[in-house]
Amino acid sequence: MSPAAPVEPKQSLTADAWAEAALEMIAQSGFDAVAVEPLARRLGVTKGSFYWHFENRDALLRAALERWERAETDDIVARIGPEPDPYQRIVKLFKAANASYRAGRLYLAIAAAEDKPMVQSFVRRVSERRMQYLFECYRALGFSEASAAHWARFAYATFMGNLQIGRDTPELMPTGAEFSEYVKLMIKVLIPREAPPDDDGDPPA
Amino acid sequence: MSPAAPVEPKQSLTADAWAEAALEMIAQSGFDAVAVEPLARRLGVTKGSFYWHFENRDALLRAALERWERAETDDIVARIGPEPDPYQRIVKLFKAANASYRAGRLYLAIAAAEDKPMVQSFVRRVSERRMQYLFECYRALGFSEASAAHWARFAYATFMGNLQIGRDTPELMPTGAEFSEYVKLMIKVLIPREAPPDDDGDPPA
DNA sequence: CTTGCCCCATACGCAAGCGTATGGATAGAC
DNA sequence: GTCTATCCATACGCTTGCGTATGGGGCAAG
Repeated sequence: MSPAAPVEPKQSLTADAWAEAALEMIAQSGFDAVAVEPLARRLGVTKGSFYWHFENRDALLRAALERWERAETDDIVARIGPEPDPYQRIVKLFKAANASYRAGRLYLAIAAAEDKPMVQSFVRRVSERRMQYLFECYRALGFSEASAAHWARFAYATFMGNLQIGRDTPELMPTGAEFSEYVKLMIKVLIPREAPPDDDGDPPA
Repeated sequence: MSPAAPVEPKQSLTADAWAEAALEMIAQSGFDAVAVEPLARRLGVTKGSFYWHFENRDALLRAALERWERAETDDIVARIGPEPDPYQRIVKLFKAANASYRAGRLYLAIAAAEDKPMVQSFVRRVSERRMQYLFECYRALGFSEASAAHWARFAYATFMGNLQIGRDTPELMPTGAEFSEYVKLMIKVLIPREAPPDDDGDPPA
């Protein structure tokens, strides 16, 4: 009931500040929790401010989703862009995935609202882009197209599942050294350096 | 806007019918979409009926979650209960996980509402139970405690991630023979029959 | 100092949903 | 046939949030 600490309204608000606040709300309380008046209270202003910056609630959600997509796209290159070795690219991607807790919550919360048509396209683009990146990594490792697609999907599913576990049952996700072991195991299994013997993943070299 | 086809109100409604309708709504439109009056319209009755069967909206959600937990618990034993081979237990679990589309949507939708304190405990129990089951499977395969915990988490994460992918980007999830190949790959990788060489998963025998 | 623009507060009408109060209908008990 | 319990409809007040209308304060230009 107590509306936390309303931030200082110091300067004039920007549309980006509203979008960022919307993303924060999504990460905390889910997509449907994004409401104009509660957000205004959080920002220390009233609706009057909001409806000057935005046409309506949908416009805010669109802006927030665009901001999110941009941030996600920037991250995927900024964090592991200048890495030539495809193996290390996957490793870095894996560690980055478990690094930002907020980013994970954001994805899960936004993806959970995929029934809204507007959300769907954003989630699709972000997911496809990430899996495409993984696909190219496996291709660079020498995997065939079909095999790389399977392994990319596999690895991405594991990313997503770890996010889910970390959110829903954090006590089942280890910390410290044990977590490092866990990550090492997944990396070792999900990035086969030697050729699988027969029917599956193609021999890289 | 058109409220679909209101079902025939034929007989008297039961509390279970309301709970089931709530679960259906959760699977379709998310946890927050469970509202008394829309549900009543769907069932071809009015609020008067609801508030005879339930104290309030929270009671309905609680009943729905209990029904869900019970169904999930029944499934995990009913589908793969009488299977002696732990390897085949994991295989069956894997295939069952990708079998029921609705069950997957339900889990994701409920888990996405983990900010509500009531939901959290249900999701935790269901998740812990499933991972515990996997843990015991890996133990039965000869894995050490630490190793089985890692592999169980790994496998469960992959389950969850595949659910997520199937919901968010279904076009990236193959069908038919290619899907079978994909499942076969994951099973092969996630259930190592031979001992990993050195530092990780313990030799089963 | 006045003018204009940017940013926001206030006040209003409207819709949806929760919970309550109360009455009606139906069916079995007797 | 009356009575009672079960199940539901109707009507009401209340709250929350959306969107609009309108005005006001601050600030720079002139």
